[in-house]
Amino acid sequence: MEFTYKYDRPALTVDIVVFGIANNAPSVLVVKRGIAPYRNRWALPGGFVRNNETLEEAAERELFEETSLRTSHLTQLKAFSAIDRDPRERVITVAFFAMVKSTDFKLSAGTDAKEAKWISLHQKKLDLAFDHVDIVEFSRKWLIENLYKNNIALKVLPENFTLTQVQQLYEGILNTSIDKRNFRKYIISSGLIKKTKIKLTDVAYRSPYMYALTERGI
Amino acid sequence: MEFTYKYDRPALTVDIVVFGIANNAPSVLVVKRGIAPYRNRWALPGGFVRNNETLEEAAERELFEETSLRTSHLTQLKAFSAIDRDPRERVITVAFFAMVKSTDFKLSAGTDAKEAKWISLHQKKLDLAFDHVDIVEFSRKWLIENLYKNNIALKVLPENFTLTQVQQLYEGILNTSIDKRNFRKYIISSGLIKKTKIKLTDVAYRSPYMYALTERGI
DNA sequence: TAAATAGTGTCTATAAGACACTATTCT
DNA sequence: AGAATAGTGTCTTATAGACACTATTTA
Repeated sequence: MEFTYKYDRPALTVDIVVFGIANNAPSVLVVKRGIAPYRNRWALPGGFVRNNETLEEAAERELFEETSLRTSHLTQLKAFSAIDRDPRERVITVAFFAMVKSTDFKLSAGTDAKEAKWISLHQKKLDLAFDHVDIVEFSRKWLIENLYKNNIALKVLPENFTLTQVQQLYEGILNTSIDKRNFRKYIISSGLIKKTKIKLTDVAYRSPYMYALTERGI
Repeated sequence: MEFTYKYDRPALTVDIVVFGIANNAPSVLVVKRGIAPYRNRWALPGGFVRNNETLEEAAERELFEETSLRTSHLTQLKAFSAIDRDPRERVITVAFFAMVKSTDFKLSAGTDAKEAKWISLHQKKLDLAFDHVDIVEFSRKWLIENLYKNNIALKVLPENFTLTQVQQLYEGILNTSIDKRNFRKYIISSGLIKKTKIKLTDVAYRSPYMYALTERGI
């Protein structure tokens, strides 16, 4: 299908900041670009929006095409529209934040996904294509600001988890240490997680109880 | 300039939810459409994004073209991308929130602006073109959620104002009544406004002191 | 029994909210 | 004097944060 427009129009893409736990640290997924511009450079997964899909659908599709990851937890962050952000032509992008569970990571399983890697959320001096460094930085700040407001980070946890895991997740995102007693009071009274009867075994110390998300926490 | 694209692409617009005080109530500005679709229906000011401007620049330009209003307080809210939101073709829009001071309202001054009117923020059963009812509703919720977080509403106040005016602004947005003593304690301790030596005179009651935004409040 | 982490309670400081009267200005 | 709004303080409750020891499991 070819269309002709009277005025030149910005093209529209989506880019996805995939947030997950990798190497025990909060991380963002980047893929190696196979085509110009920025060929062989690392970039956020993303691509052009098609005419028959919403932005959210485009984000889910691009994420799956480029990383084989599925998520149902997408949040629209912001549109980035600097005029020279793409060297080819005028491209405006809408950035999304996606949470994927650690247990869904199958990046190295022989799929048709591109080469991909996780980078730490707090890594300095990122080198990414386009304005993706700005997008990641915006996401990092957004996540920190919204961590306690909507407990969005809980969605990266596996089905069952210990309170220590949750605390380490929060500490990793905020890049601080948190008092154990205060944190447990807070997270339990939030109503977003509930104690199960399962204990984590085969550890060389007192077995901790495992928790799960409540209905409200999902 | 005519361009041909290999794939059909969504067009991109901006729409602006202009927020201000009209008839003593928090209100949103709508303009009457002069062309199809939705000719002669009320709609948010907005239009297509050009290739040589950012989204923010497009929003400022469209707002001025359609209402003669200038603002420097634009906030990007969200992109709306429902597939059938425009009957002509596929159009994705980025919604902005703009604050204008009551004293800048010059809608009826014989400009080349379109016919425009203010509608109350809380008006039910709005009848607007496209999905603009959804956009206004999203903005209303956003404003209520963020009112105390960033005190964004203060920017619609004139240069000097009384505490009662501020309280009425907050009450109008939240659609509730607020205790006078508690509100004054809060707003004064916020550091965003400061007392001036000016008193409002020519009122048939005790003259109130006027306040102004501090540097931080601007 | 040593090592490692799990699990638990109190006190303090701050913020938010309920609540009512006196002061001033003008007519 | 009456009408209308300005302006002011205390008490209560809830929330956030500082802070340290005992319990359990395994090697």
